[in-house]
Amino acid sequence: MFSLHISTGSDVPIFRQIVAQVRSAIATGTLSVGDGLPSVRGLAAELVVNHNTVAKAYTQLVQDGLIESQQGRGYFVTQRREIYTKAERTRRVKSLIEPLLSEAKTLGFDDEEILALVTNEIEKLSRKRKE
Amino acid sequence: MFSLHISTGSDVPIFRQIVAQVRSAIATGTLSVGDGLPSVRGLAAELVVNHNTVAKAYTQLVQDGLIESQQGRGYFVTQRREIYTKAERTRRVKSLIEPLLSEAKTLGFDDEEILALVTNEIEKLSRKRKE
DNA sequence: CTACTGTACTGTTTGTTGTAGTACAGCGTA
DNA sequence: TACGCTGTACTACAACAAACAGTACAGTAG
Repeated sequence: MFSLHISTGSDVPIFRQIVAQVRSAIATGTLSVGDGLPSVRGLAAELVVNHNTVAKAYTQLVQDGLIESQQGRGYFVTQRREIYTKAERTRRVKSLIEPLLSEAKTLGFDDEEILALVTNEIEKLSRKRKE
Repeated sequence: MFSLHISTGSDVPIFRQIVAQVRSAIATGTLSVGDGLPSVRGLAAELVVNHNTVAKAYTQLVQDGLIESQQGRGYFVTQRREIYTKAERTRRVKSLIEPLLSEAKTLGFDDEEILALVTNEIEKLSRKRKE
C-alpha cells in the first residue's frame, strides 16, 4: 500500500499535490500496473478534502494515460501507453528542464553542480525502485 | 538590449512569464551586473499590459535578490548576493528536480535519456552565454 | 438488496490575476 | 526651477481557478 500526504498551507493546489504524488509513486514503482488506487471518497476522507478535489486529480491522471477508471470498481494503474508522440514528450520534459536551469543558475550553481544534483536525484529514485 | 515576449493565451500568469524571462536572461548572461531593466511603464506599454503587472514581477525579482530598485532611476541587476543559505538553495533546486524526474519517468524516458536531455539543455545555455 | 465504487451536476466561497485609475516621491536634465 | 521621467502605493473592479458542500445517478460486488 502507499500513502499520500498533502499540506494545505502550501501554495501548490491540493489536486496538483495528489497528481504529483501518484505520478511519483508510479515512477518509483511503488504503484505497479494493475494496482488499485484509493477510492475517491476514501482518499477524500483520509486527506480531509472534498471528494471532487480527488476526482479532479484522478481525472488529470487519466488524461495523462497513467490510470484508468472502472465504473463501480475504482481507479487502476494502466499499462504504459504512448499517448504522446516522441517529440511531444521530449518537448514536455524540456519545458521543465529550462526553468530548472535558470533557477539553479541564478542561485549560483555552476554546470557541474547542477548535473551532480540531477544525477544524485536520479540515483535516489533508482534506489527507491529497488526497495 | 534584450527583449521580452509574453503570450496572453498561456496558462502561465503574465507576471510569472516576466520573472522567468528576466531570470533566464541573467542566467545566460544576456543581462549583466549593473545593467538596467526596461522601466515599469515602458515595458508595460511594450507588452500591452498594466504597469502594476510589471511592477509585481520586478518586486518578485527584488525579493529573490536578482535586481534592485533605485527610486526615480529604474531597476538594475545586482551583484550576486547569497540571500539564501547553501542548504536552502540546494533544497530549492531539488524541489524542481523531483517533479521533473517523475514526469520524465512516467513519460517513458529512462535514466540515461533524462541525463542526456539535461546535459543537452545545459550545453545549449552555455552556448547562449558565449554569443 | 445494500454498500461500495465512479460520475455529474448546481451552487457558494475564497484567493489570485490582471485591469484601471489615481496619487505621490525621487532623479536627472534643460 | 520646471519638466518629464523613474519607482511606489494605494483603491476598486472583473475574471478566473480552487476548493467546498450537497445532491443525485449509474455500475459493481457481496
